[in-house]
Amino acid sequence: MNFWLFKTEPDVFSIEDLLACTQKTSSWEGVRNYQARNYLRDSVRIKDRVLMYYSRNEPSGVIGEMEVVRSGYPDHFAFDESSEYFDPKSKKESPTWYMVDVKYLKTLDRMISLKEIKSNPKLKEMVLVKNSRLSIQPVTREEYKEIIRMAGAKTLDV
DNA sequence: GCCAACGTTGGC
DNA sequence: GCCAACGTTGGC
Repeated sequence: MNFWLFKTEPDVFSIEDLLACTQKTSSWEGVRNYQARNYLRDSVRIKDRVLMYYSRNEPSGVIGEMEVVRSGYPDHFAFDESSEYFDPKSKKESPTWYMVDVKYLKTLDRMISLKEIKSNPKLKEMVLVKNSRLSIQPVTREEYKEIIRMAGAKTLDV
């Protein structure tokens, strides 16, 4: 099992939006960065655990947990001219962009802010701290558990 | 809303 | 293949 952090702007897609989806499951479309695409296409697998992170939020931080329920497949929004994620460079026969499906697991008892993450020495190697731009990023098991612990969870199931 | 940091594009 | 110009992300 691998661990990840996915960024979203809550104005665009929030954890409440995910909860409102059928089976609390949604595609995670619109990633338009090659490094993030490579993770989605090649490395994100079913059963992987994902921290949902709110960017451009007050405060920014980790809001909840998700589980991957479908591994990488072509992001068909890139083919749809009416979509904000349309990309004429991506062709159906050789898709440029990929997405996965995620399912809601839980909302943290309290949000773990970026400020707290930055001030925790155990988290100083996180990609989030080192490269703030990447929207799909790997997290170690230890980092994942530390953030869940900071939110006050008494037991950890990972 | 500003703007630094980063990523992409395209002329040469 | 370099790199200037441009576009985007995201913290603040």
